Amino acid sequence: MKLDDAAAHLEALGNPTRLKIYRALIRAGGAGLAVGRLQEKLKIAPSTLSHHIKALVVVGLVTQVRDATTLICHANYEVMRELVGFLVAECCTESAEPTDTKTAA
Amino acid sequence: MKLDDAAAHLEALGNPTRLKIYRALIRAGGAGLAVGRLQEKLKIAPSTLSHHIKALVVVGLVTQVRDATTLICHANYEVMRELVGFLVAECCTESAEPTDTKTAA
DNA sequence: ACGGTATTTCTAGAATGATCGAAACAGACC
DNA sequence: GGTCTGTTTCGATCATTCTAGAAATACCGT
Repeated sequence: MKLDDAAAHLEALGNPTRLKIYRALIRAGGAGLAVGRLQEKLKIAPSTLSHHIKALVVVGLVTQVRDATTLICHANYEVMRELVGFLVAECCTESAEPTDTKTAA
Repeated sequence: MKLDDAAAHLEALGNPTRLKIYRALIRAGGAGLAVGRLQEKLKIAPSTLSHHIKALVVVGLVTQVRDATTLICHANYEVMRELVGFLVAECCTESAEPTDTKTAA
């Protein structure tokens, strides 16, 4: 994962509302959670919720599957794992000075 | 770590410039890195850099120690570990439905 | 096709953030 | 005290984000 991608993911999660959305989806497990259920749970305006979900979908942290009229949202574990992997590899270990060809800037 | 704190930390890291700053500090290891060195490395205006460093300091991801006229910045590993811990515990495991007294909202 | 539920898009306003130059401040050194 | 280097604050500008109401769209059941 590249730094800019990681930053984009972190930014997506760096909003309390979106982090709550994401956490709710994680807790929902493999079954996922419909947008409407999220709306009930989190008590935010549908348009606001849609806006935030979109932000999560764009960066790949959340995926959606249509089930009739309802849209089921799923947390994408793989992307989160990549993100955590990036943090651990590049931001938790002192010896993280890699091939410094053009990494600094 | 509470959700709002985690979101604040994620937001602080969710900016390419700040993530670069943080990563540079990690790579600098225990010795840390002076603001001026960061400025040379990242090639951004001093005022902008100061602005971003402050954001990282406020949430505790970075600490500063004065060495004469230069300010040495250090990455705070402990805070990062807590953040990663939060992500892994609350956002990576399906069975993360805790005492749901007032967690949803 | 109509009606109903689910969700998004549009639009807009307030708030916040990023950026940077100029000026101010902090501390060391002569 | 003056001066030099290092860093922050101030002030301004431009862009983005958050929020949500209203309208539009999507899809199902009849």
